[in-house]
Amino acid sequence: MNNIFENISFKEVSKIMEILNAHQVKFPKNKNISVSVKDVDSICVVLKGLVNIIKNDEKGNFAVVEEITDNQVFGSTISNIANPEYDVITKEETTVIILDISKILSLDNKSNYYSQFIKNILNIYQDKIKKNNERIEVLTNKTIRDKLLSYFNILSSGGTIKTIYLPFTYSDLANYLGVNRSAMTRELNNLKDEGIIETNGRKIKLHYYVG
Amino acid sequence: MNNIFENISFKEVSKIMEILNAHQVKFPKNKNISVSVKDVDSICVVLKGLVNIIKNDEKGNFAVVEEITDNQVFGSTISNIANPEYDVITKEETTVIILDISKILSLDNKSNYYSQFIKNILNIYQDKIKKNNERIEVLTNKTIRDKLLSYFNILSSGGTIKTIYLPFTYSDLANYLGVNRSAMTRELNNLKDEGIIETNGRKIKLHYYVG
DNA sequence: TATGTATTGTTGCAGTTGCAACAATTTACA
DNA sequence: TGTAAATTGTTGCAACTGCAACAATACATA
Repeated sequence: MNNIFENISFKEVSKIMEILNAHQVKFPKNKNISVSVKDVDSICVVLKGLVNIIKNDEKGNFAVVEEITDNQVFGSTISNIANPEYDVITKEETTVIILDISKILSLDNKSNYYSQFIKNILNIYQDKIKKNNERIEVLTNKTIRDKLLSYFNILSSGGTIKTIYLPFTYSDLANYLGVNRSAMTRELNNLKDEGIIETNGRKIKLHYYVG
Repeated sequence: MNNIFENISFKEVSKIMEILNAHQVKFPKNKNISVSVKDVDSICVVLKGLVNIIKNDEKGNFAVVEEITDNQVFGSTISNIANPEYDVITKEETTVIILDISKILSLDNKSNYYSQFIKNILNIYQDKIKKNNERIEVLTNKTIRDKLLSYFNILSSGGTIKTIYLPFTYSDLANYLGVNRSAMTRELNNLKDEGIIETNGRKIKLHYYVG
């Protein structure tokens, strides 16, 4: 769902691509694609794959600021990636569409595909805003414990589901939460010892009532 | 800038309002407007004023998850506000436009105003994404000191400007950073003692080179 | 399947932070 | 203008967390 070309015919896709000065590029895994995507007016939509936006500091540490996967969006228009301390790295083989969103007014608004394309873009943007809001909510918690539980709540979509599956590694989870990995492991162990959760690899059972 | 009706005539605005089932409402200060804005498909654009989205927990604590001001957007489509543990509170007298974004496909895409309206909505969304990304970047820092410096960097828009003005109170800053207020004050004092910053009310001089 | 690579587990310690409680100051508005 | 409310300042203490360092597994791929 929320594919950028959802319900648009192949022929119309070509037309849109041309007008928005768009190109589709496939990058290999673990490639720094910063230079390819930092055009001022462009946005990039990941068709398939996984991209991380990394911020490096002067001490050599780094933080994963964004993780972008299928049908999600990134780009200079909405991120800081034009700044040299940021890197954009593929974590899998990744296909990206790069397009000049400022040209959207050049599309023929009398055509049939136009409304649908707009709708698709709006959906992608809304999805991005929602995911960002979720992450902000998680990050706003003051302790690692509360960050974890808040994140688990969101994963269990609010209350009924009692078993969740982490969508990424525990290392990545620590990055997502903005905490030290080993401190997070320690806190997960506390939660287990207190019988609040039960883990089996990336499967986590929640033994508490949420919401 | 980025006004939702930028470059659209009064007459056309009326038409858009009608088709998107939109209404403009003015709320007084400090009013809980949750019930007015939690319609499933609606988005709300703040024309003028200030709205906070608050998350309450079972212990009676709360966190400011979002702050929405002029020409910014919120709503069930992109936030968690339909959930009962959230409150939407005006912090000033606030005028909001509530519209059903899912009806956007019903607009006459052959009209003149259509492209412009789309452009305006996209700009508002992009701005929201950008601001969210900035906050996430700040929140990802592990220490209060790094959160503060990261935030100051963003406020100084990257390096040349050396004096910044906080756009809100220090209490609100602590909320924005997701840290304890008195711990933040302590860290600000450390930064002052070390000559890294100098403060005068909400005016802050940065005595270090950024970027 | 073997082997290098990535992830996870664990721990001590020092430094950081949340919390509570209260005083001082500023701001809002009746 | 006077008074209540909000914001800011300050501190001790307990708890939490980052960090470093290393061991143990799990995973990927030649």
